[in-house]
Amino acid sequence: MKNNKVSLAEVAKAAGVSKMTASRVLRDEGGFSESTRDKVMAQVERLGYLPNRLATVFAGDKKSTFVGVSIPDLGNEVFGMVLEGIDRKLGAFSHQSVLGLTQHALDQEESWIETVLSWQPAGLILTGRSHTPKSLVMLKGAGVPVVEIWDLNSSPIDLCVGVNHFDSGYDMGRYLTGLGYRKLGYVGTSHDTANAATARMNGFTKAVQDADGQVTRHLCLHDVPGFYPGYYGTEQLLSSGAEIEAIFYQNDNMAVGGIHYCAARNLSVPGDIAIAGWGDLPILSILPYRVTTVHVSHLKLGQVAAEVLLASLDGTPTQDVHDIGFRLVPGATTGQVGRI
Amino acid sequence: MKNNKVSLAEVAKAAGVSKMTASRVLRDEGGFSESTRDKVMAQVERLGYLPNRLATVFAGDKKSTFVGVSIPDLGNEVFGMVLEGIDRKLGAFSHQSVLGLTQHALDQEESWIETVLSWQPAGLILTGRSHTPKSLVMLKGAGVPVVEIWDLNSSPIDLCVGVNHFDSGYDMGRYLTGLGYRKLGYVGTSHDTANAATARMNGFTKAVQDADGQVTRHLCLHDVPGFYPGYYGTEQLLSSGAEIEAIFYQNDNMAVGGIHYCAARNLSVPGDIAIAGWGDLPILSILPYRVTTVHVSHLKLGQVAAEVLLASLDGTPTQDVHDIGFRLVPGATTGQVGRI
DNA sequence: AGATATTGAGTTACCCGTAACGTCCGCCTA
DNA sequence: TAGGCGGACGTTACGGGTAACTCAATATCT
Repeated sequence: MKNNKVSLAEVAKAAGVSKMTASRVLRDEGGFSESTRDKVMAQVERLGYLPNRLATVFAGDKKSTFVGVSIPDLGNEVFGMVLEGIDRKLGAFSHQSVLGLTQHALDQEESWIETVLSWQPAGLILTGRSHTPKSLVMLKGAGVPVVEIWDLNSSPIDLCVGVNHFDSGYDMGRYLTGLGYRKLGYVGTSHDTANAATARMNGFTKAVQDADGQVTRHLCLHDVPGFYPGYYGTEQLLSSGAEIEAIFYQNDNMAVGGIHYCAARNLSVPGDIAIAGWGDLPILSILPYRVTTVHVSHLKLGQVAAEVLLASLDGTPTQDVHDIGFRLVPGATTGQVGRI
Repeated sequence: MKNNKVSLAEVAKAAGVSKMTASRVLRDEGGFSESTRDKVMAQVERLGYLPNRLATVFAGDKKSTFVGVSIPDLGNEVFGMVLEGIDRKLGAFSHQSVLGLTQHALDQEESWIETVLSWQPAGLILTGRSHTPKSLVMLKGAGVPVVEIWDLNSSPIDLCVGVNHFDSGYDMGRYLTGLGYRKLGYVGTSHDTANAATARMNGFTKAVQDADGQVTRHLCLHDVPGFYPGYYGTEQLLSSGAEIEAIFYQNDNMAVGGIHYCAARNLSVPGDIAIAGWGDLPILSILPYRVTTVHVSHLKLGQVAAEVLLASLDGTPTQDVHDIGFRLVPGATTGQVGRI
């Protein structure tokens, strides 16, 4: 457990050359003979030398190949897929993700930002568009690219890759009202991703109001947007007395919960209640029919975020804001009103 | 984008003290007066000084606070929860996860290990017990604690935190045969987590054979263990001609796929086919009844892995192998044979 | 042959903190 | 008043690499 790390100096001495020459060989910088290379490489092999990249960053006053990635949580596949997209892309370009789980708390994000910046990262990828004032100061002074993901943000700190959540909600509202529904429900949580989910809800509400319909909302307090909240959220919404023809859920997990509630109560979908989700999550594949939802490629979102960051590091100019887009997927869980 | 980083020397100069004094103040090491502290802190504030931890590691010939964490994938919640457990615990002790997605490939793990070691991590957490020979050499020579997770490994490289997958499969086999089933099926994938899932299957098979029963296996080739493979894997197993009374699945996602297949074919569960899964995954909460499964706390597994690593860094002696344990959860999807 | 490139390798300084040690000065004690 | 002592701060020397420069030996050209 001793620090028996082999240093470049030791390799050089063993090979009978100077540190600098060994350094040149290892970086394949040129300016050395074949025989020197062989001598050095032989010692590298023999001693099991592993370079110390901290020293390299330090020496060159360079950036590291770390990228700080803040993610709210990994409790469902959503941000797992985003992170997978990020890390796969970064890995392909020899960069590493340094993770920060913020648990949806801005002050946790702040202290994580401070720590991660002290390691001289090459860049940062942050989920969400809200940050504490101190975070903003640090981020702006850091001198490294910052990509804000998930929410589309027309005036990002630096760069932004995301989805227009408001529009996706609006489109769903227009779709459902287009099918004839006017008495709509919305079931979500008051939990998190708050900005994005709230934007969807607002977009949805706007579209429905534009079509002279109305939306009854039910937010499950302090809960993660999973199956169970979807189940009992539906129960509570329907037993609130409001007349509801169709429900838009915060995400597909909740929508599946709603579908199961309807099945348990012998409510036909979409005959009695039409159901729409969001995200096109893997869960939907358990059902033998398509659920109306909004498709978003979480993996791609992560990949593009990493690409944009790498491009910025590379000096390649790119647009500041990247809209990943979404696609409304009509399914069997919503139908024409009056035709079952 | 220039390197306008403020150094300790600049802070010190601005405050009219030496670097060393400023350093002492910042580390609250003592040996300075109140007025000196105030002068220094005022400049820290004014200049927005952020320490450079690279230099700190470097100066003290210390370890960093990075912990390399290799994870096969984040496509489902399983490893997402494990990673969440790890990162939350590490974060609470001021350490950071440097992620490595291996995509179940040992050579990817190898090159990631090489890279991450070059950053002088405090330790490593690796999923799985198989590593390439070169990986083993590097890990043993690294001089940092290494925790292998997921599979229980009686002779780990250094430390191990996991579940006894064989035993959990064996227990399920004994449970099902105890209920009277003798014609068993197993549905899994040939994909990954291979070691662990295979161990479960082997344990299951052993228990069934010990009870004079038999197991018909069906492995879906090259597929992730999700709902859909569970669905069609069940179809293929049942249409293979083998008589099957009960099926044990690689995990709950696949088991839910199997349940949906049975529902689609009007097969009663457990009347016609009993079903058992593994993992006690969130998906199960969509069903209004309990599914027979094996409960494993993925979050806890991650937390314990991080704790063990931190304890090792701390010099606190711990046992080398930690068994997280599992708990067979009887549910409504398996019943007494002959009684529906 | 002498002048000028080219190649191969060594020297020095530096990156930014910190450990270890050194210095100065005021205060207390005998 | 000399001597001892400790608090407050400064100086120096790293640590593992790299940029920039220097220098010697060989190759090339006129």
